[in-house]
Amino acid sequence: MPFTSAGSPSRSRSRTAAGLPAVTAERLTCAAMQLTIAHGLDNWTVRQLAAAVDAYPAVVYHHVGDREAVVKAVVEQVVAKVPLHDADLPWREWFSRMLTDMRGLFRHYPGSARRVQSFGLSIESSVKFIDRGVQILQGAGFGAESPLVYNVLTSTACQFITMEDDHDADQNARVESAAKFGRYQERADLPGASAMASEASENSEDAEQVRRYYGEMYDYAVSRCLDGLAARLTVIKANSSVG
Amino acid sequence: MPFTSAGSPSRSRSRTAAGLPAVTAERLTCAAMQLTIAHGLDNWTVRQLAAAVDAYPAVVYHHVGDREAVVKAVVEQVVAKVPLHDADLPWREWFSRMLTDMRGLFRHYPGSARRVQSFGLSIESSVKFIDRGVQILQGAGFGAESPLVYNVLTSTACQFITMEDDHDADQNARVESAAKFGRYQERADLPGASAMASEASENSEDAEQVRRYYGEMYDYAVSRCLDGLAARLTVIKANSSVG
DNA sequence: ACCTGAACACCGTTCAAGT
DNA sequence: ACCTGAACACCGTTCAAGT
Repeated sequence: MPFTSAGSPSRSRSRTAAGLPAVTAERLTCAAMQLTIAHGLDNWTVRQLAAAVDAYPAVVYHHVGDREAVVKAVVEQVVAKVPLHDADLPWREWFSRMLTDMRGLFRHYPGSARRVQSFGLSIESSVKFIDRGVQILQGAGFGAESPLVYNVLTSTACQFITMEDDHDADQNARVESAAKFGRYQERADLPGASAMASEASENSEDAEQVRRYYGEMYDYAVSRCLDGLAARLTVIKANSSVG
Repeated sequence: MPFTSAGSPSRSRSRTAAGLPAVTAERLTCAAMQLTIAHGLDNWTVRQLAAAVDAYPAVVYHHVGDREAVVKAVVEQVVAKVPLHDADLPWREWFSRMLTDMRGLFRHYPGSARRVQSFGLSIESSVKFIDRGVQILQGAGFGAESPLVYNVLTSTACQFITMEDDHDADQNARVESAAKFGRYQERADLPGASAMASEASENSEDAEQVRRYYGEMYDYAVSRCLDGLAARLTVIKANSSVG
């Protein structure tokens, strides 16, 4: 039962009588975003969300819909926070900036990167990014491959962000796993596994180190993806000048 | 209560008296793999698994452990099925083959790609791939970057497979989403979004088309990643010959 | 229209008791 | 050691009833 946390322990059955603000979709979405920052998009319950606005679970369904609808509303708001950069930046620079911004934001709302990827086109706030991004790629010479290139870039980014989210979701499992794999460091008969184990153990010493390693990995992956696309672009241009 | 599906509706309290084979960890893991093929790793319950071997839920805990332990056992088996290619293949060819094999296999056990990525080093069956893969990258000249390169390649592959898994998890949502976004096709004021919408609508006509599109996207993403790494390799080699 | 309060049909997990 | 049968503490969701 709600209303117990308030200073005046009202026993009234109505919110207004208890001096509580009316529940709205906006207030619920906002509370859901706070819960997401604290626990991640997959780790709060409808009951927690209701309690956060001093209401019963059923009011969530009345104002927003089922859990999935709330999640979608949160993702919509998170994507809307990403800055839209200048259309006349070079394609590489434009995407490099967007993907860096995405990491900063999505990491603040754990689980959102995964949803952005799986909801895909149905997120209204992402239309402006799709539109400008695809236009920039077309302008750069990617032609008919532009939508595909856009998808590959954003998907790659979202995956590595999701990896980080998953990481700190069960940190206990990680520590144990790193310790277990750590024994491969001394296996001279498995030099490849040994090299991997050393890298893993070096980069799991403390939380700060782990964070830095994931950041490096993100930048490396995004850079290689951009390099590969740049190489592809020269092939496309060579073909079109021939044909 | 189990034992009701058998031909002889035994009311005995013991499995042996009912003529049922003893429950073992192997039988449970095997049943879990079948359930995973049918419903995906996240869409079966411990109770379903128990029922599949005509047992009570508690016996799962007795023989394997909690749900997560069963999932880990399944992933271990799935990874073990991936063929390990020849160590003297060129690095690009070796990874290209492995990642193609991974897609074929992991897609057959929906949800496994996501776990492979998040379990990371703690999967014993993947040690042999890590060892050989890292050695091949070292041999190719990637030096100290080899473990990172291995991670970037396998992570990229697992992500795109996870994307496909997520896709057919809620196909209804996809069809609706594609239809909704389809309206952007006629938006001449948003040429980039329009191009993306056309691509999406073309490739969501039927299940076969969708499957093919995801396959193309996978190959494209993996190829660009490999291209980007090849470009990086020439930079590393140039630096080392200078230093 | 908005909220209450309880219920429904699940879940993963635990545990004393049986054999 | 292995299995039974029931229970515990949750979940998301629904719904008649109140105001």
